[in-house]
Amino acid sequence: MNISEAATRAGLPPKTIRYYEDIGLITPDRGANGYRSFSETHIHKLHFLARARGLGFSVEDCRTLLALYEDSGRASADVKAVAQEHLAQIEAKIAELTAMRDTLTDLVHACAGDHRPDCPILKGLEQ
Amino acid sequence: MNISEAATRAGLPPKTIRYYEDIGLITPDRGANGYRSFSETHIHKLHFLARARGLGFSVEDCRTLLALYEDSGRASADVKAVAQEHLAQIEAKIAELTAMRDTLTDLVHACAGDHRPDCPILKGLEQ
DNA sequence: ATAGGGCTTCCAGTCACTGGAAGGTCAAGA
DNA sequence: TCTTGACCTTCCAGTGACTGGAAGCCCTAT
Repeated sequence: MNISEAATRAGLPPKTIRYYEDIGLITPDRGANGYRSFSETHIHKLHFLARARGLGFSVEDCRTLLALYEDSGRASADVKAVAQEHLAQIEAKIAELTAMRDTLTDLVHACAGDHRPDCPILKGLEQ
Repeated sequence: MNISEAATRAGLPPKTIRYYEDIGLITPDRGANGYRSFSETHIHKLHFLARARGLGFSVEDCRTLLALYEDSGRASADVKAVAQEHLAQIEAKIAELTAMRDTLTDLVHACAGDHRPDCPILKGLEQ
């Protein structure tokens, strides 16, 4: 299967698949014409990558997870450790964004939003 | 005042201040020796930028906000529009991260995290 | 005179793609 | 057979907002 079909099946843009090959995440076969050729196994891996990236794992985390995925002798503790670390980062990010949202919401509510120059948002940014 | 003191006062790294000058966000004076020289007005602007960046505004938003900040004839509606647009993006990001967190939390809770290879996290990524 | 710290510029790297150019390949229709 | 258009290839550059580091000038204190 050529790259565009693989892309459709995996839910990733062709460019991204080429990029993943570049950085060694996946190694499709090659036809006589130089075209990449994807097997069902490749599709599974790409789909796995798409899901992991969709959950916010870094590409390096994906590399680790993919290696664990392929290692039938893995310990689930290793997978869990990666996921928990990532979860902690997501929660930190949510907390950061929530604080921003709360501050911004207050400022936006305080601002008349009319033609006059007086603006609590700018005052809030000035502090 | 030299850049390192300005950096301390504004709460930004010197490198970041140089970068802001590079992209035209701020234009400090220059001493005879070529050193940047910051006035209180510059410090105010830098502080404003630090706050705005801290609330997650993009550098381009900061450029707009700074222009409004300096324009005594501004309409507060213009400021509010920028803030509301940004707020909407933050809320979208929070929603996205929350969905990731919920999925990841479920997977992590389902995983024994022991020496055995069986792993619901990997299964969840495989789908 | 020298040592150190601070300042300057410029270049490269980060992360994960994404756009675009230049050119080779393939299948279908005239 | 030729052409057209869609597909494929590689390579280079750009994104955002810095950040690290190198090479070299400047200032102050000893």
